[in-house]
Amino acid sequence: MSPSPPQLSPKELSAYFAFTEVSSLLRHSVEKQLKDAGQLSYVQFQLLARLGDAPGGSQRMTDLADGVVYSRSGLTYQVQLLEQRGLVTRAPSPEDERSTIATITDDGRGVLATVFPGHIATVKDLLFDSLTADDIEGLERVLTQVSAHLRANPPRSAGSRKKS
Amino acid sequence: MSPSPPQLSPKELSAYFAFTEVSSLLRHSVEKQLKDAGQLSYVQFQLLARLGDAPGGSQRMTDLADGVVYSRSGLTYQVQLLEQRGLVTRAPSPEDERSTIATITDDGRGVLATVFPGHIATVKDLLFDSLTADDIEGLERVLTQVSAHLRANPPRSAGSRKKS
DNA sequence: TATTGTTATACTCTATAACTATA
DNA sequence: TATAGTTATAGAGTATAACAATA
Repeated sequence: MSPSPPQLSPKELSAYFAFTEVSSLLRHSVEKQLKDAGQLSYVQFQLLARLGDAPGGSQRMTDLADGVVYSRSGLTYQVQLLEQRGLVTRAPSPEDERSTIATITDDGRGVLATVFPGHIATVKDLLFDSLTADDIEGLERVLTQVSAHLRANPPRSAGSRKKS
Repeated sequence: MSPSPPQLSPKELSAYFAFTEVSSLLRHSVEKQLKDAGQLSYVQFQLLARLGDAPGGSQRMTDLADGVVYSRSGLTYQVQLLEQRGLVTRAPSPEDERSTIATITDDGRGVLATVFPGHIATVKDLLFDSLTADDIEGLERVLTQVSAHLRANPPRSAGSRKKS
């Protein structure tokens, strides 16, 4: 289980600390903005945004769950909340009756439109304001690569069904 | 309240998406590791790590709360859990009787030592494994700058106590 | 009066396991 | 049998407001 403890270089350590700090503060501010502007939790916003981008404003529950890295019960819960507010509808898939298709409503798009400008402004202010165009390009390149790396190496023991 | 909605360039948008994705997946994996290896929540780990680094292994509650971006009640809750497990002690400050000083115990350092290698390994695997030394250096520089920017511009309405 | 910290409380979120139904 | 989703439940975490004690 613990062969030989790897180390982080000073740069890596510093980068990691900075990353966690930026992540935490940015998340905090974004959540506050979403709640203030549209009564949305971060997850709900992500779900609406994904549905808004999807063709027809629809996606299968499972696909939604994959995108947001959620347990399916958690997704059901959040989508229920959105449905109660009339921002989303649910219906069984015509192709596969086991599947549920979630679809964003006009009201849902309305909330999204209400929330979006402030969301963008927050991100721009907090994340990009102090950076040059080159910095941003580099950040984009590196983070995209890490993201791909993470998607390629999903957490080994995280989603395991049975095991022990 | 909505003067002129700013926009994100394609690069910025892509960087932001990648950032949130990396942040979410990394956090997920780290939390799982900390829980598996030492029964620690992420916040508890942060608290122990800060105390472990602090001179004498001690810090005031308020200073701890500042570092972790927490409500003070939330901090009290987490420190209570750590104290119940004997990983931390609390005592009133000699200088200012209003203050409480939290101090990490030997057991606390033990848990920290148990958890640390796996924590480092997780971060290295997930965050740095796919990057070159130059990438890491650039990432460190940019994120450190953003972090400083965020610290300089604290969320306006977030932590305000008394207000008007 | 202002600051430090705790408590009481209420709420949100999340995951696990059991369950239904379709394939 | 395997997959998609829901439900029931239980627990962890968080914030707000009221409170006590000290400065």
